[in-house]
Amino acid sequence: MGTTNDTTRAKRPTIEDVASEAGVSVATVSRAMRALPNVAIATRHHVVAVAERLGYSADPAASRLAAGKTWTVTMVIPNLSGWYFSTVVAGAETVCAEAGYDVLIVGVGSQKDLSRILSKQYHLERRTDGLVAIDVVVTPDEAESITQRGVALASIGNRTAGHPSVQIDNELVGRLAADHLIGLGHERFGVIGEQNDNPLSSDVPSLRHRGFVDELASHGLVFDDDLLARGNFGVDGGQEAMAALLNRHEPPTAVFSMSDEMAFGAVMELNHRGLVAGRDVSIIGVDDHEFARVVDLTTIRQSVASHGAEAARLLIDAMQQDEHQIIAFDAASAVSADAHEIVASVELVVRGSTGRIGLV
Amino acid sequence: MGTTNDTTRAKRPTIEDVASEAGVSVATVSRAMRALPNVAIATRHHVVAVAERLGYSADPAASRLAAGKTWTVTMVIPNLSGWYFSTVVAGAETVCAEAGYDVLIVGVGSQKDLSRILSKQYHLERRTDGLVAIDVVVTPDEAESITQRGVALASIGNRTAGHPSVQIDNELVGRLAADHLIGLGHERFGVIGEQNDNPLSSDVPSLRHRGFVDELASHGLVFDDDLLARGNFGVDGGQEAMAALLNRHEPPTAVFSMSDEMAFGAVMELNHRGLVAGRDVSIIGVDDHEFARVVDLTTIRQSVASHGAEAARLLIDAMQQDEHQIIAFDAASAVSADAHEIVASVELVVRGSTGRIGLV
DNA sequence: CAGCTTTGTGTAAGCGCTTACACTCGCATG
DNA sequence: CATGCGAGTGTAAGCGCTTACACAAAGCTG
Repeated sequence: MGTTNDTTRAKRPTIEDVASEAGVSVATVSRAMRALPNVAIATRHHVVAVAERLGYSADPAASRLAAGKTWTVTMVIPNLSGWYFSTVVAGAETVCAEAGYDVLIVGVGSQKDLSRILSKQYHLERRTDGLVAIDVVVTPDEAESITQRGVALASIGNRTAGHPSVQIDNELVGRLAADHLIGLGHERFGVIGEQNDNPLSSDVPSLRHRGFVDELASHGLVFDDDLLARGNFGVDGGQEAMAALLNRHEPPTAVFSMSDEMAFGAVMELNHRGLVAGRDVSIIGVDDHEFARVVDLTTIRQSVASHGAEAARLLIDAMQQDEHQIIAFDAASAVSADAHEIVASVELVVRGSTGRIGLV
Repeated sequence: MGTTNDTTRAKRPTIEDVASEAGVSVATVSRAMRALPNVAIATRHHVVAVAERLGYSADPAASRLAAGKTWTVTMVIPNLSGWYFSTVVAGAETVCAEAGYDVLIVGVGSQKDLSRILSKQYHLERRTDGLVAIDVVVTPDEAESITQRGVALASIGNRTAGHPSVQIDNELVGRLAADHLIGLGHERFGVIGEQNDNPLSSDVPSLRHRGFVDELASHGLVFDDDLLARGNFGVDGGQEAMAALLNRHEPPTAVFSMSDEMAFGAVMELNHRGLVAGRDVSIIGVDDHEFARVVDLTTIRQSVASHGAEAARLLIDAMQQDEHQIIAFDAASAVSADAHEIVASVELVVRGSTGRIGLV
């Protein structure tokens, strides 16, 4: 029995409620709510007003099913708790939310995770309209499969051919670092880089390294390969790498750390040994991490949050273009060819962790 | 007029394809795929095998519409780029993903954002099965509205009456800090706390403060209210607050900073003035932030990532209970009364930023 | 062995939207 | 003034699932 049930969940108004209340058909409501053309302005105003009064808005699940568009963007993230990633995501989330997209996050700890996400089983195209891949390598095959399924893609930190991306000039980063240290009179350099055993990682480390070495070369200096130390990304890795460098016969007087986080570890190691960064050994990082100031770390700044925001913007543009494309059948011009690839600027920030050699 | 269109997106198999291929009805496929009872084991195996072969899985939009369950968890976050928040989210995301839930994030910079999310217009209940509120105050009214709409809620860092939550004993935090500093012989204390102008923020700061003061009192010591300095959360705020404290007639010899991030700023300020933390002034923070080690900061540790994971777990349990509840109509016992409220442990981590008074 | 459960399966009615197509005007066209 | 056309609206067929209900077959009961 129980025709009357107190604990019944409040019934939300449906499009039909609005239609009958407004005295129009559901089709008109649907059109009016989305501001489609071919609805008289007066009608639209009226429908919207009624909808507002009733507290109506379209059920996302229903419109997704009917229209195929999910109004969702998915961020693919190797390590959400890292400063870099969370900052990027924060930047992107704001833009997406403003544009009316929900933001889904999915952590990919390994290549396996990534392929699971991209697999057909996951129904990617039914879940999301676009993907933001943050510091993840998407193979051409994967990219092709993504496109094929009608999902847009934008990358941050890596480029994916034919898709929009935001990245920095990593060779330039290396060159800037080298230049700064050379200018301070250093001649014996160490490099702290990320271990290459991360299958998700790209060639960013090698690009930075190359830029660094090239710049040395152009100043007639040689990089001693023995002074390349690798560690896991993060403070620990940096610390260990620095320890390794300091244990060499002839330790470097200046060290280029490929990330601020690793540089922090390097500075720690210095301190543990009673050495002072900027006096005994110069250290330069990359990122301008939120805490670089705290540690007084010289670094190459990139504005991570805006990378996220820009990538989101590019992605949203791409998704809108996809929609138009369906209509504009004559837009034969290679659409993906004009994929925007933004190379964001970087900037040297000099602080106390680098200093002129022989200051002591 | 192409009957054959090469660029047609690959057609995904539907439940009907699987049904006919497997020689059963769609209902059976639906049941088999979800491992519902009342399906012969042999049938289930067969259907699953066929589905796998065809690369089929249920379209999320369609099942959401039909079943009402979204398999989505939404994380409500004031500031995603902060270490605390991103760490919590990372912990929760893992658990949610394992349980088969998509994770949506929504940033709430203000109370207004929050109410927009919770408003009926947003169709919360059609978007998500559960909410994880991270360091956000959810009013009883809001909580009621959430429940009413069939959405589960779990809080982190604050409790919401009648809903599961994970938090720490903030008074205990204050007492531990006081205890440690008292043990080192200090008698003149400063406190660095968060500004109270954040409408989203809770009474966490005042609890920590109270615990601190109480502990002093129980040792016969009085807290001088003049030595409470507030700043915005973060490094800057901590730095400014520390500056304010040091500019007093009689600066404190020991400072309790309510977060590590603020403590970092405090340490910076000390360094700028040529002072050394742990020698000239002792500083203790809260969190055991990833970089507390780098700065050699004494702190009260909380394991933030596991807070996220536990909250996710509680939320998922609650959501499953909700489902059963629909069936078990006789489960009249107050369900929300047994809402788990986890009080997670904290732990003093002694490092170099605190030291015995008069060491100099 | 009639009668009643159980167990396993199928049929079909939604879920709440979007959109192709049909239709009705009012108005410019020849 | 017949004709055509575009603007505005309505009708109804899906979108791809879930699930109430019906039903057949098989296993119990006394």
